[in-house]
Amino acid sequence: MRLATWNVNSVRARVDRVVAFLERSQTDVLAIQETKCRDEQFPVGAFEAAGYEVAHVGHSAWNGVAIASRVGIADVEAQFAGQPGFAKPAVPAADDAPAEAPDPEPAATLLDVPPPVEARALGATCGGVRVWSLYVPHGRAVADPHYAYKLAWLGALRRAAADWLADDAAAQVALVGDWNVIPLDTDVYDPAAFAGHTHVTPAEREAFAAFADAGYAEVTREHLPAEHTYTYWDYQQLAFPRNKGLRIDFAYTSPALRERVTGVVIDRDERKGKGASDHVPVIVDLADAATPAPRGSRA
DNA sequence: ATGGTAGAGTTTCTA
Repeated sequence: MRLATWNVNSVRARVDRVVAFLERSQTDVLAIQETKCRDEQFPVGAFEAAGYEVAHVGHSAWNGVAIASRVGIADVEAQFAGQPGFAKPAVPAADDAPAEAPDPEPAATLLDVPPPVEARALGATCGGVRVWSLYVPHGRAVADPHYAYKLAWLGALRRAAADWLADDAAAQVALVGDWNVIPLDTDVYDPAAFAGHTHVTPAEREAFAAFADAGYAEVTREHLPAEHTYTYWDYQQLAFPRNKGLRIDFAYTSPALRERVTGVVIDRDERKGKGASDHVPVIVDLADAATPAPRGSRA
């Protein structure tokens, strides 16, 4: 089975390119990020015409994650257990009197309404694999509330992922997508350019590495360990021709699924030409699920 | 020359 992940940066702007990729690469299951559309806007017809079923969650022109599969799609979940929402911080009026003590009992409505969960995670079982299409929050800036949200989001995902393994140590789970973390200095064209920015802080790198502590293996680096192997190039300043990229798209797998990985391909050619996404597909090839060997058949 | 790209709810936001 061929499993891939791709931040497409608008599925409507790139539907022809995405379907062409599916057919050319013979991908069975594609996790898609940044669809940038609501559910009713998703161009599902083009996928169905190519033989793929689609599950999607999208609330607006931002975020949006999907899974397209030609090996079945079942038990769809539009968020993981404990997935945090993002609450816009209250903006005090410019003439707020600082002398006044804060209200010890804020309006009940503010406490009763949980922050909205964004369309950043979609789970579905495809061909026997529990696939999660993930679009980790960007963080924007270290001092921005979105940065704390990013760390909380990664922590919550790790706890959920650990629970899945605790429930079933043999589970076939793939956590794939745009992680918005640069795990190593060799995953960025120039570490100095990111000093003081998000994606490279110790807290983000620890939050990313914690998935390994939870029992998952990041298989794209296992199979493609070369330094400066990028999956994203900014649209600006000729970043792609100058190969000023980032490695931020990854695939963590459970132990049972890791055993099935036979290879990984980063489809760098998809960054070329007019109408490319700023990310390229990351492809994980899986051997057929092992069948129990007859007793005593092998050492 | 303080920009530069792309997509979307385009009189501005997000990345």
